[in-house]
Amino acid sequence: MRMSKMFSQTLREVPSEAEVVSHQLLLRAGFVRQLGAGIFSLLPLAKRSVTKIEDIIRDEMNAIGGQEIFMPVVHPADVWQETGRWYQIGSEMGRFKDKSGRDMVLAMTHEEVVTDLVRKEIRSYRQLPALVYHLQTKWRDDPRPRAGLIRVREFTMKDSYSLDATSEGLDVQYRAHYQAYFNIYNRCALPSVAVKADVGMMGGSMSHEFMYDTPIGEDTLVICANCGYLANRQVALFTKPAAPVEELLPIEKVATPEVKTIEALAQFLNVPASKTAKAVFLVATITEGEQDVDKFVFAVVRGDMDVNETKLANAVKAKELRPARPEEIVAIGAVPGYASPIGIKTGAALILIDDAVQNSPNLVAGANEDGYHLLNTNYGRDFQAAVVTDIAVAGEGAACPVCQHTLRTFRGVEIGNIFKLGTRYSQAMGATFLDADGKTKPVIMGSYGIGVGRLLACIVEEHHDEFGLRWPITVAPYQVQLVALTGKQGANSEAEKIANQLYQDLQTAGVEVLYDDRDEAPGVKFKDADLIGLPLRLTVSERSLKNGGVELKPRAGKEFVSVPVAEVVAYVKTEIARLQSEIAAKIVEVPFRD
RNA sequence: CGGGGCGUAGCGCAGCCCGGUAGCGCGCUUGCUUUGGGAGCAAGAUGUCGGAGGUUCAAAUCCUCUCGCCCCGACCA
Repeated sequence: MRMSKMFSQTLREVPSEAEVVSHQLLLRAGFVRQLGAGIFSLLPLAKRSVTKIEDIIRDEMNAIGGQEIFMPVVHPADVWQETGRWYQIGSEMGRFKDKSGRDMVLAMTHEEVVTDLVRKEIRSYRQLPALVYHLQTKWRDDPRPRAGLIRVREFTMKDSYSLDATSEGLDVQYRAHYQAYFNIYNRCALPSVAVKADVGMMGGSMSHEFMYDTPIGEDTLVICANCGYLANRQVALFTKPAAPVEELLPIEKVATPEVKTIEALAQFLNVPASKTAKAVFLVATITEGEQDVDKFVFAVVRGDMDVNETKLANAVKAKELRPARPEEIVAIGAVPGYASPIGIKTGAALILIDDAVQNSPNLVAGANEDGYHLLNTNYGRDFQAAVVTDIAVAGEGAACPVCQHTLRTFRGVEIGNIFKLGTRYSQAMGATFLDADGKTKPVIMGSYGIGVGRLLACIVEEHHDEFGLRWPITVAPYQVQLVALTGKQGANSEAEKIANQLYQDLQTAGVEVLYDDRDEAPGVKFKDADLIGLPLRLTVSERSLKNGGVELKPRAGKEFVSVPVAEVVAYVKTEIARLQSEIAAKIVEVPFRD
């Protein structure tokens, strides 16, 4: 590609809407342009990188038996109604009516459509296992798009769907994806970890998320440096500190004026926060039969812990969870700031107790009376609960559930996820097969996703410096930037003639070249080359020719070598092969961690 | 949806408080000079001041409404 003809321009200044580095650099280097919140166009350079990423994904999917298909972006609402997600999913789903008034859906994901295909194509266990995948646009009307390509509303996703007759078969395909995903990230030179995750609304029995470790990430992960325990904080377990063994003391009411927080309470009574009970009020939307009902949830954790809303939502099978409004809290007989399950109107609230509260004797709790707390409250004796389970969040410093070592937290961006769906969709939509035993059974499914644009953004987050992008060779839009410095003679200069010839010769040899043939000052060309960040830079100038040929400099390094003109093609090919093999060396077998 | 910020030339911004007919830097066009890390000189082009209504002799500036974008939170199948 000749830069003089390239559609995109580099920008000297950072557009003000960009805050994270990947967004800034992709805009400045002319890779992407924004159309609306969370809606982007890819310009030629980005399109080339994305194609390379997609080809790596295809390669790895094909290697585990995937067959590429292509499913539509626009779906009749019927299939979404069949699985119930038409009703379950709120404003994130794009809906419209076609010309005859039929409800239509913009694809958020393709479980419904693939399951419709499965029920049409799969008849017998002899057709299983199978794996299909596609790369297709998704529309998710996210309430808060942010950080450039990290979190968008419209994006391309690789989603694959495994089809099996047995859960053992599903396990095989699940593990195959686990390894394939690591291969994909490694081939993109992106470090990643897999963590156990919440299965959420996708349903199913097992899920892993693949995370890229970065402070701009939106997920918090919990890790044990000692044994390697790793999980999304949404589902992370931890060992609750042991409670002292004490005799149950009689309950006692004390005045605690203006003491409305755990911190203030612990200080006022001079007890550790672990000797108190914290009340949290939420309203859960729970599906009962055909109907959705709002239930008041009264959650109690020990004062030294916080409520984990994902665990809580799972414990009550909530579809949605929101903080309760003050009037709702008062309505059940609780007093904000002085609340406890003791004396709550019977049946007004679903009371959930963290197991640490169950095991901790003589806790200080609210008296449900303005200005008073109760000493020595005890679960079982003084209050009951509908559910006692783990609803506490594993924070920085908690004990590892496996080895008791101290846990640390870090932030990550989710760059892929894999789900064991089971039969949720096949059952709902009647995707069945006839098994060897003559019985009709639902197909056992898995679904596996990677967001391509987000992957691109994470690669940039990982590979850049103060001057610009630094593409790994496997995903660089071009392999080589050829810079011609032609001096005052311009097109008649020796340098330009040689650069033109090299441009031809390199392309003939299969090297991908971006040729900066513009009439610009050397400084501009060098700055742009650094900004665009191709792995190798060739410079041809009067000076370089005087010094014996053409300068070859890797973007990642500071030094260049002088290569005789006649040897440039061979030399460049060797360098490319070396860079490629460096990345190939990153591909390793990863043990499956359940 | 709650809180905060911002919409003025392609990009970055000033002007707004205190109303008087729009400016700076970069980029862009033309010419000459220059040519190894975002060149110099000269001449030029480019704005429904996000939109609508209102107040006023007069609105980028004041008032009302509205749309959009960014950040924090809620949310994230």
